[in-house]
Amino acid sequence: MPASRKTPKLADVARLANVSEATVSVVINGRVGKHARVSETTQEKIWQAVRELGYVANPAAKTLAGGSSMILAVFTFEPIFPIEHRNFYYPFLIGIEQEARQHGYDLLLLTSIDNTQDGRHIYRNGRNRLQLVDGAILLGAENNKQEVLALLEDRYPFVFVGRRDSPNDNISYAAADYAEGTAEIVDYLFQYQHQKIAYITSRSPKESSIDREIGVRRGFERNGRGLHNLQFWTGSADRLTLHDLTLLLQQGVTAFIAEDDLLGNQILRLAHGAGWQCPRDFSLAVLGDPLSLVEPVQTWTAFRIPRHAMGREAVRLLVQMLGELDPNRTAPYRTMLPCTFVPGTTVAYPPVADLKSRDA
Amino acid sequence: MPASRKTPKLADVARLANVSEATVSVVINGRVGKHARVSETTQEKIWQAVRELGYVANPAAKTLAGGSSMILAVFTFEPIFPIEHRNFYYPFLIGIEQEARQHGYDLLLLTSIDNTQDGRHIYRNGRNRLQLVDGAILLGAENNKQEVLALLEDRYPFVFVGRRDSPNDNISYAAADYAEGTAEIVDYLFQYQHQKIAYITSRSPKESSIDREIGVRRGFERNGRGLHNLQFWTGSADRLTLHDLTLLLQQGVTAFIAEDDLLGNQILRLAHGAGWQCPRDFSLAVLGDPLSLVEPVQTWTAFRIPRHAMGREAVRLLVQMLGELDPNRTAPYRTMLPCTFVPGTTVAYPPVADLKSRDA
DNA sequence: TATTCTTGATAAAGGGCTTTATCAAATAGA
DNA sequence: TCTATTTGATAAAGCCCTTTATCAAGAATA
Repeated sequence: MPASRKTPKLADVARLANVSEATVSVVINGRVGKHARVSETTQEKIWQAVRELGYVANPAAKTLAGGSSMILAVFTFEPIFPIEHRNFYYPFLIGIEQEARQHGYDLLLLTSIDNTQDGRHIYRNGRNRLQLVDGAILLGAENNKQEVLALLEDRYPFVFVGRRDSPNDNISYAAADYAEGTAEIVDYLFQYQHQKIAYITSRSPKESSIDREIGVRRGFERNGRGLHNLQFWTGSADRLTLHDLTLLLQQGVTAFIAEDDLLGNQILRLAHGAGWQCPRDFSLAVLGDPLSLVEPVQTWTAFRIPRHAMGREAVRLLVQMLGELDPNRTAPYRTMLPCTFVPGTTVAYPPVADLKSRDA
Repeated sequence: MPASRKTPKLADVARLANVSEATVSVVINGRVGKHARVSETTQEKIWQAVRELGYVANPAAKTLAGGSSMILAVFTFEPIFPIEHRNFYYPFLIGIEQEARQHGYDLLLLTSIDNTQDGRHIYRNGRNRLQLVDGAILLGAENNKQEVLALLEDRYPFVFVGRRDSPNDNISYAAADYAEGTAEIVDYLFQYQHQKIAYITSRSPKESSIDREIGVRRGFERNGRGLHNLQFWTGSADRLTLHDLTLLLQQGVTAFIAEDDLLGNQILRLAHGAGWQCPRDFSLAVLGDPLSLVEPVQTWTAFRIPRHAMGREAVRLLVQMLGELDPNRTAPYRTMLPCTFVPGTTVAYPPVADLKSRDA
């Protein structure tokens, strides 16, 4: 920052106030009584000088010297940074931004896009992009386990948005309770007299997928239904065929649970092609908010992911972590937020034929 | 960043490669031949060491020592940071983000929200938030002239999104040509046989408002119409009454040009209350994209602001500025982007009665 | 062979801040 | 009155990197 009239520095304040730089630093950072003792009089003199010069600390220097930069990084492993309408990750960001601002933090947006060949993400162009900030919020599904573990080992302060497993189970996160949200969907289907249910899932190794499957099973268990009433179909949306659906229906399935809206939409599309209507001919529930940008035709019976709250909570946890006195604490910071059930219009009682056949 | 295995630093690389820190710095930053000469052999040795240690430069130190941080700040004077659906400023951000990433820059989001009482914005909590970054993109209408001038004087590199006046006319910007966009709207209204037109404007001192008025006048001039055919109504949307509109219509006005959609919507609301229909009873055009979050009932006859392109262009200009060799250049960096005319559905030929009265 | 360029590399001086260890003076305790 | 403690403040080292000025050695020129 080339300046005509040079920006005042700590030394200038010290000179004007007739004290040492150390004292100024202590006072300005509210470390009086911790690093050193400073009389009221001196403190007032210093603030006076600060005001007079319009002194502003250089954040780079602060950071370098081990102070805080009052900046949090938001790191997303998604290929496209969610600054995009209707993007699934967008509401998280809003929450993150709001909470960060409330705590006086600015946000450094980092994306994992990387045109170097080394495949590292957090590190880019030979520069650790996190060294500049006080801590990081990690967001997105495609996480690079290796890098995250490296951060953990470095005791770098970060919080995930969404549950994340790790060998020592020591990752901090603000997560949504997908399992319970899912179980409630199952409850609902049972209330609507569905007996046989098919779970259409990608069965990816991601935590979000694992939790949903846990929820499905939990739903069956707590309603006292045997797992023989639960059919699985595993694969990605483009692999799902009408034949698959027909087969499931023939086995007595009257309701589908789709892991996400991509699968849900595919079910709907196939069914529509065959002249079936939802929820007249079959019921359908979706586990969570839409990932796709397609405006849904019907309102899914689904649960809402508290994305906004998750973003806020993640920042809250991070700030708490940064303010924590004990540098030896190993316990992760965590919050589990509930999902909200949405009745929607895609679930109804099974077709009479099915009810009859059940009674028979 | 407390680390178990300390992050390697420049000195470590130097030691491993058996050269001085200075040499490493020169090589890593591609300053060979500029600051010093280094043989191919040595360079290779250094890169080897860098790879082996996984060295990553500390951005804070780089910044402090006068290097570049590869971070751009996005500063908005708006009270709410545009991370929000359907926000007027949102598309700008998308463009900014895309272009920044293309150039390898990360983004620091700064907002003008300020809970200290001193009323300063770029400076907050006794910390100049811009000292950390290489340059800044300024966005938003409520700019603080004083601060911007201070930046200019400091020769701090920044680019505005949108045209900005300054005493020496030396502010860099990527702007949209509102004047021409507006003039085209006027052309269009004349094509539709409107004779008397009312311009409903806030007449704020903002550049965007000034340019639109210039455009209105230009439209009249280049169509050879006298300004006595141009009526003005000045004020904010909540001050506009049905009486005002009636008066204008009585004076022979058949088309309104609203400076923004807030005014446009108010016109529509009032008219609707009186049983008038648009464009049957009167025509209406709006100068630019909607500021409000209200979904419009009709598609305005309007022009589109190339918000996305403006964002990108602003970053392009900033990057260019940063790469500029000549530190003494005083000429601002500027681009003027065209707006796109949108026919919409709110303009038609004037009511027959009016055409007749004109002929009479 | 003596002199001038080049080439290749370095020492050292910052850049602006934080923090630890240290100290003098003032106060309290005996 | 003399020592022990508390109070108020500082010197100096360090954070990690960039850049300028300087230099030794080898190559080219005379």
